[in-house]
This record gives sequence, C-alpha cells and structure tokens, in this order.
Amino acid sequence: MVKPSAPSRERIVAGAADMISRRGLNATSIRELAKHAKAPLGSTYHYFPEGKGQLAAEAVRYAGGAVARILRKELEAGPVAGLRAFLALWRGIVVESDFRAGCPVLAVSVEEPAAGEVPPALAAAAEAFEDWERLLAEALREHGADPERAPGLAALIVASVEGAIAMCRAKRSMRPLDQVAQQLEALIAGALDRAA
Amino acid sequence: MVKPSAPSRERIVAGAADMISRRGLNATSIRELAKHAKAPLGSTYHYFPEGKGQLAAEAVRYAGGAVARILRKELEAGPVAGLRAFLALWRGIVVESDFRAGCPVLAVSVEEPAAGEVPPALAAAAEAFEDWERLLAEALREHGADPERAPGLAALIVASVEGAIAMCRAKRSMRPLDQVAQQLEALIAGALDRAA
DNA sequence: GCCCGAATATAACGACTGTCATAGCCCATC
DNA sequence: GATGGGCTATGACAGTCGTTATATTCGGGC
Repeated sequence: MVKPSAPSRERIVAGAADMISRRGLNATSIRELAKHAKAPLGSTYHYFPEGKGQLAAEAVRYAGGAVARILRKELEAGPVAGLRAFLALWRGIVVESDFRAGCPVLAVSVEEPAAGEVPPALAAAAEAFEDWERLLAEALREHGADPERAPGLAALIVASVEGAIAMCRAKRSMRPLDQVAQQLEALIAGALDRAA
Repeated sequence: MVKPSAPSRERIVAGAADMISRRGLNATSIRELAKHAKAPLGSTYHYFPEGKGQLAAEAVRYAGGAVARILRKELEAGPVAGLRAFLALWRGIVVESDFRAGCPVLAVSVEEPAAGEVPPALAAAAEAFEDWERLLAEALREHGADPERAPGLAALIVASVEGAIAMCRAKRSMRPLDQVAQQLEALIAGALDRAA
C-alpha cells in the first residue's frame, strides 16, 4: 500500500504539532511525543526514518495545511469573515489550552537553524506563512482592495495575529488578540471601502 | 558592595539574552551559555543561585529594558520616528545574525509554563510587552491620535513587528518586516492626521 | 605577612536526549 | 497451516541536561 497504516501515523503527526505549539521544537522530545500520541517509540522511527527533523516538518505542514483549509473556506464569504475565522481559530486554541498552546508554525520559526543549513521544518514554516498570506491577499483583491497593497496587508494580518498569540500567552490574557482583531477589522473595512 | 562584580555577571545576562533569542529558552543550556559568555559554569550558579529560571528572567528583563530605553528616546521625535527606530533595531539584529537571532521576549513567550505556575521569565516577558505598548500608546496620544484607539494601535504595532521578525527568520528574507513597516507607517500617519 | 570571603575550577549526580539494533507480535495472503 | 512483512516492544549507545558539592585560586583589609 502507498499509505500503509494511516491512523497511527497521523495521530503522531497531529500530536507533534500540538506538542510543538506548546513547548517549542527543541524542547519536544520524541519519547514524550510518542507517549502523548499513545504510540510506541519505535513506531516514530518506523514512520519517520529520517528522525526528528522529518517528523517536525510534517507536523508543521499538517498544521499549516489545516489552517489554510479553514482559511480558504471561510474567505469565500469575504475577507472580514475570513479574518474572523482565522482569529477565532487561534483564540480557541489559546483559550482551550489555558494559554499553554500557540501556533506551531511560529514556534518552529523561532529556533536557530544549524549553521549553513535550512532544516526542513523551517522551510515548511515559511511555506505555511506564504500560503496564508496568499489566500488573504487574493481575497482582499477580489473584494476591491488595492491590488498593490493587498500583499502588504495580508502580511500585516498574519504577522500581527501570530505576534498577538504569543503576547496572549505571556500575559495570560486574550486582550492582545482582541485589540489586534479590532484594529485589523477597521483596517480591512477601510481598504475595501475604497472600491465600494 | 551592593553590586559585587558587575562585568562578569552582566556579560552572562547579555549572553543569555542573545542565546535565548536564537535557540529559544528550553533549548539554551547553561553550559553552552557559560562558554558563550566566557564565564565558568560554577559562576552562573554563584550569580544566579535560583538556577536557570532566574537567569532567564533577568535576561528577558535586560533585553526588554534595553529596547524600552531606545524606544523612549526615539519616541521623543514622534511616533513615526519611534516606530522606525523600533523597526531598525530588530532589522539590525536579524540581518547581522543572518536570520539566526530574533526577539528573546517572543522566544520566552512561546514555551509552555509548568502546570499551574507562571515562571518568572514569562512574567518578565509580559512586562516587557506592556512597557513597549505603553510607551508607544503615550507617544501616539501626545501627537494627536484618538486616545481610545492608541492602546489598540500600540498593541498592533508590537504584535505585528514581533510576528514579522519570526516570519523573516522562517523565510530567510526581510520582506515581512518591510511590508509590516510600510503598512504601519501609513496607518500611524492616518491616525495622526485626524488631529492635524 | 596573614586571612577571609568572593570567584573560579573540577567532578560528579541522576535523569533525559536522539538514535539505532534486535527480537517479538499480529494479521493477511498463499 | 505455514510464511512473510508491517508494526511493536525492549534495551542499549553515547551524549547532554540542570544542579550540587567540594576544592582551589585570587584580591584587598588588618
């Protein structure tokens, strides 16, 4: 089979994404990871023979893809609706974990790559960010935003939401995300009005 | 003396801040830290008897204070000047480290606190964010921004810059920070125009 | 000169890390 | 019912972790 035994494998990847979003990449051990996913340690090396780097990269791709899927769907109802879904998604993760979990893509981005190399997980993080930005920029353009400004606006949205998530965790308060949400909504509404 | 032997101690704290900004908190070992600061391992426990947590907290306070000092000074010339200095500061750190270093305050914010406890380093990170926001909000108000909107604007600035730094590291490109800089400048200019 | 406390050096502690090798299980196919 | 391969279980490896204890060196006050 091409996909030998999905359930266990996917559980490991999803568990890795969750764990990385809490502790960071370097601080997540494969042993704890296996235990958290109720999978044996040996299995992680069976499914991911290239080791931790491969597993981390897949976890980032998994999380990034899941977010992109939600974003794409909700953006069909317009940029503001998409933004709200994006914010609600992260809000849920932070609140439900009692400020212990955040964004795994951000967590991977904040770790020094080995000299001269670009670890696969970091490349996956860059791709995830770019996917999100592209989706947002397209939606903005399609709804009348200045096409030249849309990419910058999309980058601002992703950056500020990611930063706000981290700030919420530090302060143990949802206030930063709420503040950012309010500013971004006003900003987007203004950018779309231009063409109304 | 109240301050027994500043040079060695301060070198350790500054080195810790730098190292945390690269690798993250959990992945920074005290041994490497001591080596990096050219201080003996025993000395770190001499100066910081409470161990790693205390050292990390002091490192975050050190970095947060240094940024706040620069911010306060440059904001005297107005919010836009302060924003530019804030951006230039981080830009320099990311570029000079070849995308390997980022913001130590953000790095500390992205790590799961022990169950039920709030580690001192995380509290220090929350304080640093609040200091920066307060400085920016005050400058915005003093230069004619809507007093009710100033805190939200300040939060957006800090969050988006922090997020952009991480995105730059992932993409190995300064583009996100440049995009965010452009959007924020336009946004602030608009917010101040209201009162001109 | 001596001496005391601050600062450094060295070694060790148990626990944990990523990774690998090996042996055993379980279930589908012939 | 035997055979095989995907999966699991177990244990080991060399190395590092945070932390502590002990021994040594150093610099300035009597």
